[in-house]
Formats: sequence, structure tokens, C-alpha cells
Amino acid sequence: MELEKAFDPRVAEENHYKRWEASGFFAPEINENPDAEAFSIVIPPPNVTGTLHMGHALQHTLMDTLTRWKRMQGYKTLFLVGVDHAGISTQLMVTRQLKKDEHKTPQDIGREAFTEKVWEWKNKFGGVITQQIRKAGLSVDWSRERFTMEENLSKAVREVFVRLFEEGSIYRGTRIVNWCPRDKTVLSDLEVKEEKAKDGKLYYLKYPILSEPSAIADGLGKSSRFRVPGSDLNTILDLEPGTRNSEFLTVATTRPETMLGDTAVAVNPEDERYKHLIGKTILLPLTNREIPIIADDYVESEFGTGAVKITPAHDPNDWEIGQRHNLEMLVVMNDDATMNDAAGEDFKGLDRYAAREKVVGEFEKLGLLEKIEDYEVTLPHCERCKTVIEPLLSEQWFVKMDEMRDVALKLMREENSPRFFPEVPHKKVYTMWLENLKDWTISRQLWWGHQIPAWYDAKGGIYVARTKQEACEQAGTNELTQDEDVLDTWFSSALWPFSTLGWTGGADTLVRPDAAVSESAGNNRSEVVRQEAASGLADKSVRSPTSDLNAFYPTDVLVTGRDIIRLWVSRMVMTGMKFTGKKPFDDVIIHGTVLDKNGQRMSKTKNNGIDPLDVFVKFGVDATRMALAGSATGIDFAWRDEKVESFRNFANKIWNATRFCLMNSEGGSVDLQSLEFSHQAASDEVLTRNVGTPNLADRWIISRLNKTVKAVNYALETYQFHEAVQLIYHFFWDDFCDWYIEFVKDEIVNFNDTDTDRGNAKIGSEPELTGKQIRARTLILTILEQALRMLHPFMPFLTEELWQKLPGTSNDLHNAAYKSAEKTIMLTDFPKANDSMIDESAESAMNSVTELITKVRNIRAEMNIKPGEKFTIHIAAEASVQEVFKASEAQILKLARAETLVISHRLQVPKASAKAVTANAEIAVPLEGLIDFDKERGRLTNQITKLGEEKSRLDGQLSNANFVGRAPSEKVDALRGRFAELSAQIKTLHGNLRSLD
RNA sequence: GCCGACUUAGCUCAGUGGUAGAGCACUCGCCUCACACGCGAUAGGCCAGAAGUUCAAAUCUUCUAGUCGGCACCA
Repeated sequence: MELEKAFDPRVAEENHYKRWEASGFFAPEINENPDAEAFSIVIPPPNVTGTLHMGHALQHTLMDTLTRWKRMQGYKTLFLVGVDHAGISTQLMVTRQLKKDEHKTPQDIGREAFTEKVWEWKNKFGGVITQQIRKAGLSVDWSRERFTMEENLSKAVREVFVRLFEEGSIYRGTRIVNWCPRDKTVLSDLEVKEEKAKDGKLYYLKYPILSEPSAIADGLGKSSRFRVPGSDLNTILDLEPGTRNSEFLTVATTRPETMLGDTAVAVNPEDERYKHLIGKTILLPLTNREIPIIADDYVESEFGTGAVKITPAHDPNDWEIGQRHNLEMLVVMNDDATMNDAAGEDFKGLDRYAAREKVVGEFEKLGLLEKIEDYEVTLPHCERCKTVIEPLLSEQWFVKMDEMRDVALKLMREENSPRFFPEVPHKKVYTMWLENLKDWTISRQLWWGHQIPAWYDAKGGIYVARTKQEACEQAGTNELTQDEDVLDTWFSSALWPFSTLGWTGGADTLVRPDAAVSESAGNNRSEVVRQEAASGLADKSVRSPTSDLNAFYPTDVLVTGRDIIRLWVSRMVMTGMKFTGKKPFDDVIIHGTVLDKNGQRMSKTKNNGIDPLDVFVKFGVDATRMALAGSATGIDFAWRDEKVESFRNFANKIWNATRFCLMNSEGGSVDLQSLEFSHQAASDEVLTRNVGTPNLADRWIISRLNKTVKAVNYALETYQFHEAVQLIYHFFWDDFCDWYIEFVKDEIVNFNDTDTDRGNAKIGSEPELTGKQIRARTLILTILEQALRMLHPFMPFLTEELWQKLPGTSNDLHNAAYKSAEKTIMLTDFPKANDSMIDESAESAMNSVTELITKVRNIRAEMNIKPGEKFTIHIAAEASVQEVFKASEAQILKLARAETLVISHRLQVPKASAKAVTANAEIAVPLEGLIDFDKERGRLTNQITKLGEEKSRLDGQLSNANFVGRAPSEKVDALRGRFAELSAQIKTLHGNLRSLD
């Protein structure tokens, strides 16, 4: 079999995905083992209208790697995929398109038509991201694909809403909310991003104080006080100049336009400057309203003037003060941030910024503008459209989070769950956020989303129900209108791990809602199984949504970015505990952010994003996945094309190593038995069913393989993907390709075959293969096959492409759970380490040999000996080491490009020789006529210096009585051993140096 | 302001108490019959700075500086 000379990723990428999917390899049902443990991951649902970016590619790679690894280990595996309806961004996108195509606004066409348009849009473009997920090779179960707006998930949303409402956790109330004047919707705190304003100013406004409070006796904050006749600004401004100063109270504000809605001025009760003013009245300029001066601890005397204008309808802190003092709440803005009628004739209709200028101008005209200072201020912005948020008094739906929050905190405190990887700093961020959690604003003034299941009758009565019919029954009338608003997208996302698995809160619910919290501790699978059996759902042939819930919930691990720990992770924990009684996942892997090559965040505005699809085309999916998994440590990292390139090269290396093995595979085939000679077998041929004794290299590579397998499994268990990648990379490239293949090459290649057209040799045209050759070919194919399996979770396409071509592969190699599936590497058994195959003596012997070869190559390179020039190598070593070199003579000669090997106890070579030392041998290469004595002196001196530095360091340590006395004795012994070795080597090198004179 | 992370070879990053590692780039030699997306051999680091703990510190503690995040923001 002949492979192309270079690996073309496109071929492999096109060859396998369809078959994998069509054969049901991705579905958990492929697992035939009724007792198989489950492993499940739910994808963080990407936005339905979105496209794949590097962050997705990274987290998808990690999830798929884990899934494929677990699947190969025989777990009944579900990787659940789906998309999110993404309320705001989708609505924005469709609105923009509507404007472009038809020059219409959503209001022009109405709610129903608009929603219809969004669905059309979703059906048209919603598949983009799922296509990209296929392209990336994710082994997700497409038969269970979910969408947050589909019927079952919507049902779950309504169920949760109704239950929370019924227990009083969801309420409708009037609060100061984050209002986006452009999207005209409320936003949760998490959808607001604080940014520094470019030219923030602090305006100092002078408010006149009425000497005679008119009409105010008590009852601060009653609306009757507005517009009191008889006191107007001009009267006050006309006062004697000398008395004027004491008649004003100056307040500082960054938003002067809100003064039109002021209903009080507050000072600190302890502030000596203002104590006497408390209870007096201010005549509010531009409005001629009278407002009280009140005392509140909230005011900090040191800041600004120590007096604060209070606008309860336009500032959250002012709102609270307003509540405490029973102040009037005067809304002076419309929902598009223009001023409304209440702002007065002169201002109504003005945009907030125009109103600001006008207010400041008017104050200046009146001589009431004390000063304007530059002031650094951070302003809230809409995360989506970047518009400055206006805090606005508004009636919305809220969820009380206290109870759910406490359950989540308890779970973290008592069980350290969910467990974050890395734990620092995410556990703390998660915990602190929960501790300071406020009520969640869940209504949104959008049309795209889950419409709030609340209905109103003509009198304003509220009926919350699962269906309109239910609501009508409650109300006793059919004349109900549903709440116009929809729910925050994250409300449905919060239910994702169980709503996607079939939870709708009906009688088939995992646990009764009332028992949910108290049963939180019992979170293990055996219990699930028991419940499943009890409820008659154990029959695997029945695939009902509920059996999915029983089989796969809780999920095992969540992989996500740190930006949605609070937005999403915490809410899944809270709703999961509340409605299923179980935590939704055990572990949470927080991956880093992919930055551009300059360490900057990728963003659309900076246009520095890197499209994963471009990288796929350029370097291949497998290489991209390796680069991503190889970088994932939870820390941000800068993107380097060079890194992917190096894994592209690695893919090609794998391709070519396989190509070599296939070119010489005649007579051999993958055979796991061939791995089973252990080091005992080396001295007992009867134990091996192979012809001949396993040689050093064979014992060595098997040992290396097992060590690698062990370390890779450990790395994946602890989610150290980069560690696993490094291990496999080095095993394959350094151990397998650079040493093992080179070592056994002569044995494997049938050199009698040189006349035939290589690779096209027909069966039977080769000379008879020896049993030794067949054994060697079988072993190298088997090692290769094991390496491909290890690589498969990371590089699915390449490994499948090659594995299918290996002789001897069949579904016999599958994990026991998949024996009847058609043959595929993705269902093979993931390698397990066998400690008895770890052979330290083979490894140390092999090290002696490779060190020897390297030293000789160094002599060749540094003495400028042409590659074609053969020479004799003299080696002096003790008897046991001599044996090792003798046994590997052929390989040493070949790899060091030498002609003869002279092995003895003492070097006997001419003066004109280049020399070197290894840990257990002396080397000399006679170079009569080729040696440059100065160069050789330099080489030897160099070696002496290097070893000497280490020796003196050790000397210092060993002569320190404290070290010798207190350090562990094995440590001291090891250092002494090394010291002796160095001393001997240096002595030898000095001798070599002298012999040159 | 508070909290946190990061600072290791030219670049991007591994490395949680015991002789500093990788990939890429660089230098030198090679088209050696799997692979030039390759092979071989070098070179290159007072592990940001300071102090401390320890027989021993890149690694633990504290402080400083720089970079980047998060949170909270007093009008």
C-alpha cells in the first residue's frame, strides 16, 4: 500500500465525518454494554446566528477530546449539542436586516410578522454554526440537537417560571433598572459593561434655599408641594447680594439633566456645615418646584460639596434614599432617553445630552452654575450596542435569588462543588458573586424570546400559568392579554443541562420539586439507576426524554470561558439544584482567552480576529485542534500561526511514519499479542509467541509506550490537555520516529527487494521474509496503532484515515462495549498502561546507546567530517556495558555512520583521535589526516568546562555539612554518585587533552 | 479604590523545594532509499527586582515595579 508523500488534511476531513455520524458512532446507543458508566457533556450553546470563533474552537476541542477519550474507554458517552436563541443579538441582527431590505422597523410590521422573520432567519442561517461544528470534527450526537426556543425547552421555561412565581420567588415590581435607550429594553447587571467616559465633567449647581418654607410643614416628599405659588426663583435671586451666599446649597452632579427630576437634596446628618439646613426647602431652578433638604447617612460629606441632589426615578442610590424618605419619584425621560413632559415645556423632546447642555446653559444664565470640573467617570454601556445605559424607573419581572443562592453557596462550602479547573481564581469569583447576588431582572422588552407566561385581565389582575387556558381558568374569563415582554435569554440557558435532556417538570421529573433542595446531597449515579429502575425506565430500548435525564444528568464536566461563570455557570447550579435536586455538573473547566499575536483581545472593532475556518484550510483541522489543546491551561495565550504550523508538520510526520510502516508491512499486521513479551521473556523465548528474542529497542519502545500511556491518561484525568499533547508529541516524534524506526529500519526493510519498484512490489515478488522480519513488522505496526489510538481524541481525522489502512485492524480492536460496530479507530480501546511492561533496565541501556551515538555524531559535526566518510569507533567500557554496545553494534554503526566498532576495556588509539565521554563509556574516533588539533583541544576544553561547572556546584553542596546532615540521604547519595561520575569524566577528558601534546 | 493573574531562551509558552525545558526563529552540516512540513549537531536564560523562610527557592512568604484582567464605584 502506498500513501501520498505528504499528508493532505482535506482528504481525511472529507472521508470520515459522514460515516461516523451515519453509523451512529456519536450516539450513546452505540454502546452495547448495559452496565457502562455514563459520561456526558453539554455544549455551551452558541448563538443561533453566530459563527465559530477561536474561543469556540478551543472549548469545542477540549470537550471533544474528553468525549472521544471517554468513549474509547467504554463509557456510554453523550456530547449534547444545541444552539441558543440569543434574544437581544438575534433581534438586533434581524432588525438591521429588515431596515436594509425593506426600510421598515419591527414596529412597522408588528410582533407576529417580526417573530416570523426571525424564525425564517434562524432557519436560513442557524445552520452555519452547526456546519462549522461538523467541520471541526466534534463527536456530538446530532439526533439530540437542541434549540432553546423549541417546544420542550420552552415548556421547561414556563414550568420553572410558574413554580417560582407560585412560591413567591418571581415578582413584578417597579425598580431602577439598566435601560438601553437604543434597544429599548431593560438589561441585567451582567449585560452592562462599565467603561470610562472620555470627557467626564462634574457640574456644581447652586440650588436656592427658601428662607420661608412655604406650605411645607411636615410629610416630606408629598406631591402636594410641587408648584407652590408665591415663591419663585426671581424673588430669591433678587435678594440682597450680601445675604445671597448663605441662601444657596451647591450640589455636584455628572448628569445635570436629571435635576429636572430632583425631589430632594440630601446631606449627611452629622455634617456641621449643613445641619441647620435639614428640613428647609429648596426652590428647584428651571422647575419652580419646592423640594426638601433631607438627612441621610448615605451622603459622604467629603465628596463634592457634601450635598447630593436626589433623583429617585433616575438613579439606583437615589431611589433607595427615596424609598427611605418616602420621596416623590418623578420620571423625566422617555424610553429613548429624550426628556418627557414632566421635564417641563422647555426641555421635553430634547435628547438627554441636548437637555444637559441646555440645563447647564440655563444655570449659567441664572448665575447658578458655580463651576465645571473635569472628572473621571465610568459609565455603564449596553454590552450589545454600546449605548450608554440610562438608569430608569421601570416596572419589570424579577427573581429573588436568596434561597437558590444559599443552596449554591452551601454546595461550594461543603462539597467544593462545582470544582473549578483551575480553581484559582474562579472559585473565589464565583463565590463572591453569589454572596453579593441581587434580584435578577428577567423581563426584556423584546419580541424574540420566551414570552412571559403572565396574563392580565381588564382590571389589571395578573394570572401566571403554563398555558393561556390555565390562566383563563384562574381568571374566570377569556378576556386576557399576555405580558408583552420576553424572558432574559439566560433564563432559558440556566436550565440547559436538564431541559435539553428532557426535563419539563411533569410527573416524570427526577425528583419532586418540594424535595429538590433537601435531597441535594444524594448526587450519585447509582441512585439515579435505582430511581430509573423503580420508575420502569431502565429499558434501554425506550428512548424517552426522561430516560435521557436519568442516564446523563448530572453531566460530568462543563467547559467554558470565564466571562460566563456568573452569567451562566452559577445560574445552572442554582436552577439545577432547585429543580432537579442535583448539581448539573461535577467539574467546570475554565479555558483561557485566545488573544491575537500581539496579546490583544480579538474583537470585531479591532478587526484582529482569526477565523478558525481559515486556519482549518491552511493547516488542517487536526493540527488546529492540537495547537488549541496544546495551549489550554486556563491562562490567556497569544495566537501563533507558527504553532499550528508545527502541528501541521507533526501531522505530516505521523503520516510519513505510517507510510514507512505500510511500505514495509507485507507479512506483518497489528497484533496486540506482540506487545506482550515482557523483560522476563527476553530470557525465556518460550514465553514469546514471536520468533526470536525481543531486542533492546523493542523492549525500550514498549516501555516508553507504557510510560506515555500512563502519563497521558493521568494528564487527561486532571484536564491537563497541553501536558497530554506534549507527551504524545515527544513519544511519537522523538522516541518512535527518531530512534525506534531508525533502530529497526534495517530489520524491517526487505533489502533484497531493492530491484523492484519500491512500494509497488506485488505480493509474492519479494524474497521470502524471515520470521524475525515478520515479528519486527508486526511489532512496529502495533506500536504505531497504539500511538494512533492515543492521538485519536486530539487528531480524529488523520488517525482514522491512517488506522483504516493498517493491516490487521478490525472491530476486534474495539473496546468491549462496541464489538458489533463497524470498524473505526474511534471505538477502539484507549490504551491502558501495563506497569509490567515498563522496563527501566531497557531504558537505561538504550540511553547508553543513544548517548554514544549522539557523542559520535557530535564529533563528526564539530570536526567537519563529511557524512559519507566512514570511520572506526573505539569504545572503552566495563564488561556489562560492552554487552549492550555489542548487542546494538549494527544500529550504532548505521546511525553513527561508522564502519567498525572496536570495543574493549581500554582505549588504544593513535594520538590523532577525537574523543568524548559518556556516562559509562569512553569514545575515540581515529581521524588520521582529518583531525584539527586546535579544534579538538577546544572541543575537549569545552566539555571539561561544562562538566567542571556542574562538578563545582555539587562540590559546594556536598561540602556543606548542613546539606549532608539534613537533606534526605538518597538525595545526598545521588549527588555523590553524580559527583564521582563527573570526576571520572573530567579526569578522562584531561587525559585526552594531554595525549594531544 | 479593592481583588486577582501574569512577568522563565529572540518570540509563544511548559515547568507547585533538589543539576533550567519545548515549539518556532537563529548558527553549522546534510536532498542518508517514510518525511526538506525532513535529518543531524550546536548556540542561546543571575527564571522582573528586593528581602525573608529553608541544608536547598524559578517554585513558598512579604514588599516593589511593569502588564493584563475582574469587581466596586460617592452624587
